Amino acid sequence: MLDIKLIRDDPEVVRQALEKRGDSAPLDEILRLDERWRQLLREMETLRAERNEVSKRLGRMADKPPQLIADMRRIGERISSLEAEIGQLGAELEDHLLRLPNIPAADVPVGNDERDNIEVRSWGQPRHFSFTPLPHWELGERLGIIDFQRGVKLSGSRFYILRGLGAHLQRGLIAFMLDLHTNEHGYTEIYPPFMVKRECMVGSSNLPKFADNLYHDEEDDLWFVPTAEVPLTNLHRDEILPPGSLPLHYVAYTACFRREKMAAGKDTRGIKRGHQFDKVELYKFTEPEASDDALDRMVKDAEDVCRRLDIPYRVVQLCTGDLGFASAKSFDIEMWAPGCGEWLEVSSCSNCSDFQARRANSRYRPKPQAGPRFPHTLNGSGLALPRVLISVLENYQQADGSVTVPEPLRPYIGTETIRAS
RNA sequence: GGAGGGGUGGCCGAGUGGACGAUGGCGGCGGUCUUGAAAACCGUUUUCGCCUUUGGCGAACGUGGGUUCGAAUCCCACCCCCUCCGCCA
Repeated sequence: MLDIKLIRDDPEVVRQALEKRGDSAPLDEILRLDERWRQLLREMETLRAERNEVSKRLGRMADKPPQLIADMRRIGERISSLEAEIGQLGAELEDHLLRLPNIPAADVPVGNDERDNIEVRSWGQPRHFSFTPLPHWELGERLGIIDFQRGVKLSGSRFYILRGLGAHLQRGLIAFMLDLHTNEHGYTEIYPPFMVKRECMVGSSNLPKFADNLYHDEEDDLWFVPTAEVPLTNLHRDEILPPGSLPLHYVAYTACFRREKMAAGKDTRGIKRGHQFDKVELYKFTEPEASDDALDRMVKDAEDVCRRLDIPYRVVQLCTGDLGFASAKSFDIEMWAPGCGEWLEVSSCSNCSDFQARRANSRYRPKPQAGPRFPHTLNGSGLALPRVLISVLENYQQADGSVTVPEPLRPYIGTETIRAS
């Protein structure tokens, strides 16, 4: 959420930010609502002050003048009706504010869509194959480790089943990444709920605007997390972190649930885009001044996974038009998948500045006695599982149809080779 | 899910209609004393919003409604925690 004071004082900044994103919002309507809201608030508070003053006097009087009480009753009625109107305006205003995206950082390249993103670096050489590398859906079926048909039988399209060493490989990858980030990169592991309350979704900014991509339990109003970013953003909601708390570095494994109802038929082949997938997520709370460096560090932590697995990748900076709703600045990491011939997005690392912290009302105290401030929050995949699984299978496939297990995963899998069973 | 008890400031804990943003204690911060520290003593210590901003006013005692000139205090609903019972990985 943006600071209403910024919109009041400098609406032009917000207007330009929206334009750079290729987005729009009813800023004039917001300003009008805000003006009216404040006007009524002033009126109501004046009346309340009067009532408080008179009530105090009445309390001290032995004989309470009926005329005064009658006057106060009328003021009370006026206050009630103002309260109702202010509440209504406030709710409208808040709804608008919650639908306003974050302002892109000054150094984000301006552009319309993913075609304007900028590759900032790449690592590794695509492997040369003496045969035609297979896409993972063929590899997976031949090896008996991915079962598409039964996945669909159980849950419908965009669901699959991992079997035997396929399931084991995914589990090993999760453990490998968690160990790497906790032992070597200084993150604290969190195991959060996979279902959260509505206000958590508002805090992370999935609600109110993106409800149609979420699974929702009607009976208890619980929402299935589309990413661990949601519970992690809300870990310190309504808290004021004491001096010296920052930075906080968290890593969490969760399953992720997304409706993906747009683009039915797109990316349906294989396991690239499902309704349920696993992900290891990195998350940071930092002081505002430190968030830029923290983002670079986070991208490197995610890259480290690719390097250790020895899979070629590239890092892409998102242009203003391709930035996520909450993000001020983002980098994607894409792994090369030679079987399907694609760069697969395995991570998206974002600096959300104080956007989510304000929504979740997470604050910190810079020094003892100092007033509270909003920290910056950052999130990034470290990494998203099904796509890393794809890359491992496709990059490590052999001429005989087997797949070699990458060196660092062997302790987790207990075997060097995956063969058809 | 059933029965009973309870939710007050960073923590403990008073307060059952009016001077209570809230006694007291602990913790924190500042000071006096001391070579230094401890003890003792003194002071200070929530957050948000609005405004004509060295200041003024409003709001918040789990949450939301209600009664009242006036609610931490009375009424209603809901949520959460504790104890016992039931169920269960």
